[in-house]
Amino acid sequence: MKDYDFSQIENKWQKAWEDDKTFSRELPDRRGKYYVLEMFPYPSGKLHMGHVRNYSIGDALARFKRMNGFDLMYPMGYDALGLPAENAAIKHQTHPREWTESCIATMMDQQKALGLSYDWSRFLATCRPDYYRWNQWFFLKLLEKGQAYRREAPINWCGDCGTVLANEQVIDGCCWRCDGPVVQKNLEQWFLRITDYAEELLADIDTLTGWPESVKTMQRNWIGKSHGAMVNFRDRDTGAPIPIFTTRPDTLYGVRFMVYAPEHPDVLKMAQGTDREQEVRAFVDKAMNQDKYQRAADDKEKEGVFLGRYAVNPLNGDEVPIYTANFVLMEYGTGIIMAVPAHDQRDFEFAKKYGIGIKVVISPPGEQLKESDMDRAFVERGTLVSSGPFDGMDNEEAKEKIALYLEEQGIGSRTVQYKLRDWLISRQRYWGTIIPVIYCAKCGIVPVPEDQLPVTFPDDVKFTGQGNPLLSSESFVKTECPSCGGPARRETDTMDTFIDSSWYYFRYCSADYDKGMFRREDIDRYMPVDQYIGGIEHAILHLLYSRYFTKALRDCGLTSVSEPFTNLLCQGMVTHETYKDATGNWLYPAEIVKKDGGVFKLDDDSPVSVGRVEKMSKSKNNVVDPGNIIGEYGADTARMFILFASPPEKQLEWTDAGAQGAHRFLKRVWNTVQSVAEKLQDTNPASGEIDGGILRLTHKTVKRVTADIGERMNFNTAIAALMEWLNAFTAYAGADGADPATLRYGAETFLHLLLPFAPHIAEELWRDLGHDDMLSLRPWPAFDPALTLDEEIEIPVQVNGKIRGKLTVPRDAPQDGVLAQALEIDNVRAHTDGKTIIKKILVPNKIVTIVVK
RNA sequence: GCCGGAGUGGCGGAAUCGGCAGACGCAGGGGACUUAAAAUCCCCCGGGAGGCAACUCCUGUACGGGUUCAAGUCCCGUCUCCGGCACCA
Repeated sequence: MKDYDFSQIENKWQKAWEDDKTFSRELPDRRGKYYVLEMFPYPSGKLHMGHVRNYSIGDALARFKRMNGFDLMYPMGYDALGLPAENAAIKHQTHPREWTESCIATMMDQQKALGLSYDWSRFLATCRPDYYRWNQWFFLKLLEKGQAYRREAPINWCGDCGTVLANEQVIDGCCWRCDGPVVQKNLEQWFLRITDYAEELLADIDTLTGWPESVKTMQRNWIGKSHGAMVNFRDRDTGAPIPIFTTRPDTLYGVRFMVYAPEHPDVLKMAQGTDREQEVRAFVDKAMNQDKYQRAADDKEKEGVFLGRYAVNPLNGDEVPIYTANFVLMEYGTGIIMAVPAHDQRDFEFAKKYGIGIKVVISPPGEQLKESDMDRAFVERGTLVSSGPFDGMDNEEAKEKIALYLEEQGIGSRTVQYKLRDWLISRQRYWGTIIPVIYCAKCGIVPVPEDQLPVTFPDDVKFTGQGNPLLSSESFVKTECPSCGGPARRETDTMDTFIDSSWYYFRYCSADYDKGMFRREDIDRYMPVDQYIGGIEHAILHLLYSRYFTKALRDCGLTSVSEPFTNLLCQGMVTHETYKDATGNWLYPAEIVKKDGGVFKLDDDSPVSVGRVEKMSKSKNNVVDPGNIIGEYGADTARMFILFASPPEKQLEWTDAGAQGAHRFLKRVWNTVQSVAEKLQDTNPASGEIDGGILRLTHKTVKRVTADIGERMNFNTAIAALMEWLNAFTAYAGADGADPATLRYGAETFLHLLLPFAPHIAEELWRDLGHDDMLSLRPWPAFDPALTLDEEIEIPVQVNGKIRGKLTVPRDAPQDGVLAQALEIDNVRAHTDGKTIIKKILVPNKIVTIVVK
């Protein structure tokens, strides 16, 4: 018998699929489309286990759908613009393009070594002009529609690097790269008006029935809709309007002070000329220089200063002092709040600290709350007091009533606020899509004419790590105004790379098209994505931006799709035990050995301490390299283990023993099918009736595997079913008198079911059974429901809820007979004799229950 | 604090609609083959009690209650863990 030479087999079939164009061919007789998509990777040059898990899940589903006759879309590409390439350029003095392209090449090789059935003819890389050209084109469309705009906004600025930083790139108020101070700065930046879509993005979450609850909740929280009222307070002395947003109009009679965000442009103006001016200026300066993250820290003490001015409450004429304080955010609402210390914990703390009075306007029903007794704000439901005409009203009702009254009086209006901000897309970086506009002293902001797209990367730039490299290219920056022909300057900001990933799944549908972003008919054919698979870390960013882009594309008349991803699967992390040697150094799994119930270092046998199971990460060295695993066990084993060990959305702990278990299974498959192939050589063609036991087991297995992949995406139970089948079949095949027709039927059906998980070995064994077509393109086996049911059924018999015996009866046997038989069982008798039977229950083909007293 | 998810053998997990808890695999134990080892194959494997034994009984799905002939599954309450958000007025 041949050995299971996985390495030779896997190379052979990967090449065969490529030569045959097995997965990029148009297939006949399809029954509808299915689009499987994995989140495209950033080409770092090295595949990790998280990728392998992602692709193993997607490929198993894709192969299943292909065999089930679907017009399958299953593409792969690269999210190839971004900072790492630029940092590599600075470090190694290479061009980001070279670094990225070489990473793409190695990454693709590693993906091909996994035997994934992508249609590589749809390949895309976002760093290539044929892709980012359409980013630019669409940006201009958005600009035309007012969806893209430029405004001044506060951002994180690192003076040493001369660039903006994302919030997550600011660590303890310092730049993550140069450790220099980061300051808040107002800069002109490009934004996309995603807030225009806040309501639709929120409402449509309800239509995403195929998404995990957790992701939908995170998106809802992020959009952060709240109902409330705008109320117009006034400055007592100048009469200037002081608009505020509140969700608690029911507490309006309890307002004791007002607070402005320190960044609010009116703060300094208001303090001007009062005796507070110096104090206010000092406070604002301090607040402005503080890192936003620090200022919002949990344990941060509330601090503020009185502006020396007063506001008038439009509802009851109360005059209250105006403060500025660190806990009020400029970005939310109007940047000004009304403060009700009796009924808001933050306001309560602030009032206590600065000796401001408290006024109760809501009391628990039937009680009178006293200010002097309060040690915290009262925020529960209650009844209004000291609120003029609204006294005695339930506070929930008063929210609506008071808001209506404000509208009647023209001093406020009911309104809705969102936490969602417009999307800041400007980046002072090189390796991103260049924003296609030109600045002309005479004409202002002028879009680059469509026929001049794409605006490509200039190559005469220096990567110094200081500032935006694009600024160093004079040939790029200096240009002519497309409108008046005069001297002009190109935009040097590039787009956030999340733009690239917000529409790539549309592009796959028309990857070769050069007249537009995509062809309408291709989108109509394949969109939306039926199953999207990726990590939970994109729950907000990528998935929200993509939903926004999809709606924006629709509103530009380019598609009729409203939601991009029908079903979303968020795979769990890949984890591994951690190891430390005696001196506390992290060890790689490859550096240790487990023996005699202990764990030791491979090179010197010194003891190793085993730490927690944690997400695979370079910092703890607990990483297993997919390349090594494929070398040692093969891609089929790696895929098999990953899918078997855990359901896809749960955490997966990589264990070497588990991988060996998966490998053992494949070897058993190999040995069993090879022995069948040998037997069939002598006795072919097989004829005659198929063994009833194997026939029923096989139909049952087809049914289970079909549902486990197609309906539940529980690959682990599908594989368990295959293992059970193999255990039974191996026993049958090894016994005397195994029938050739049964052997052929069983082995051939099984290989179809195995293929989505372990495609190489399945193809090879299919060949060895004497076939010369591609198993990958064969139809999925059907099952006969009648044959998935056993003829005889074992039924447990309970007395008072405890099992006292079992009964083997034909399926659908008459109920009376079954009950009579059940009562005859010795052990059942032992528990019923001398007692009164008060109830007999028979669930057909399931269980018999007798209740006695 | 708020929101979401989860707690089942030594371990990963299964039980899909309220109907035999622990499928399948890993680890462990025993046996076969072998000069020996590896590989492979077979058997056992939640806890406790009784029996020579086939077997029988009790107990068990985080904890406390409840509904039901029957609960891992449904309801009420509690605890723990994981993830997200968090001064959003």
